[in-house]
Amino acid sequence: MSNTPKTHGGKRPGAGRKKGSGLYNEPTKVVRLPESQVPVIKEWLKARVKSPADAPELPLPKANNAQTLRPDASSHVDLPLFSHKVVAGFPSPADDNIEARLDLNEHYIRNPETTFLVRVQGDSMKKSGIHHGDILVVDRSINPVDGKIVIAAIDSELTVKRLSVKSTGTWLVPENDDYTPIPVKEESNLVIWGVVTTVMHSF
Amino acid sequence: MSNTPKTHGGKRPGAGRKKGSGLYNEPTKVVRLPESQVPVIKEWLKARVKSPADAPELPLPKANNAQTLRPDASSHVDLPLFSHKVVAGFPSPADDNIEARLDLNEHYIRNPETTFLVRVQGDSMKKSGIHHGDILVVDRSINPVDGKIVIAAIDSELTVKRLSVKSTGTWLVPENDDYTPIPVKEESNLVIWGVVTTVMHSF
DNA sequence: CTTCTTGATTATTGATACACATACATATTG
DNA sequence: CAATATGTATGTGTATCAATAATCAAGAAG
Repeated sequence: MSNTPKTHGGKRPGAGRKKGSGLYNEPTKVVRLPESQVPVIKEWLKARVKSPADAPELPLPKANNAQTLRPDASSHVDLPLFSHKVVAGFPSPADDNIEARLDLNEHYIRNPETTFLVRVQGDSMKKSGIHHGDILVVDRSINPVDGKIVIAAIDSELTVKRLSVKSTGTWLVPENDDYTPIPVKEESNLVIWGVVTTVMHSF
Repeated sequence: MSNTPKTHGGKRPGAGRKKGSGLYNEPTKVVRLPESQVPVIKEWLKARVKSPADAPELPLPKANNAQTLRPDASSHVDLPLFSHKVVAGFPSPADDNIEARLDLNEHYIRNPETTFLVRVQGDSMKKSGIHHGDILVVDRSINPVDGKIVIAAIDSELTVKRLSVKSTGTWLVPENDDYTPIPVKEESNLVIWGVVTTVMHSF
């Protein structure tokens, strides 16, 4: 039997700080860095610790062939453009290698007044890299000429297709061999909503 | 024979290594880092060695195939989501058929702290719909597991490839038949910058 | 006289040691 | 039985050390 010392606590298994309970949840190592980069790297590590890892899937609203959205240019996000020289590094907002900044809204929504978004339904434009669930940026101020990818409503059905305007007639051409081009007849009720400028595809 | 004490050289002022003749041309500091980030940071530092002023030639960073940007979520653009029922019309901000609104920045930049953008160079991922000039949204808080498309620096070269982690080994797999998968050997200096969440392609 | 060799000298660099801070488990106390 | 006290174990930042690399100029070699 052990005596009863006046000291509290004592040696026991399992005591002590748990492994991985540190700031980074992993073992650490001491390295030497150029002085000017120390704050940059510390800052980066701080940001890195914040969010663990998860990317929820986008909610996919139900609709027919497409769903539209429209910009309301009230937002602004500046994205610093880094030099290609930071080849093996990591981007940091405090980095010197920023060459330019990019705002998704500004970059892709040139004419907020005439631009809207469409969520793609179906894969009829698969070969153009437009897939189900993608979001298209559509500008209706661009002339829908031959060859452009357009959002068109034909006979009350909304689709995204490549516009083909030839002497032989006008067609809405899918880019997927499982689909056939849609002829635009005289009596067809065709409305071109606009020209697709960008496709945004999430993995 | 040669009784002369071979005292070549000798003590003299001004001798010795010059200051700033190190790898970084500046004083250094010792810091503690999470182990997993040590190679990342070392790689990064390698790429940021200063240009030779009067110093001998330094290893120049190789050309890369991507350019990076980083978000700075200061912007906000609400994009009204229209119902697919507005089939034959065009969307209007005042329209009743708005179902939801979408901001490009908010929608695609979930974690501004850990997200950056990369402008793609080359067509090695053509079959995944990633083309030269496209902009990728990259989140480094997402775990780079098997099958993810990642931005990786391997031996100081930046690439976008699909990550393949099998029992047989790790590969960086291009999605273009003109390219061959890159084996990641034990001695390879692989750094995963982050996981590609979205590709934005303009027509 | 010119060029090369070589030791002396000093900064760099990675590794290690150490002190302190933090987290945890449980005996002791009330 | 709950709250507290105390010892133990690990994390974190800084100091220190030894090996390496860079540089200079005195001698040696030609």
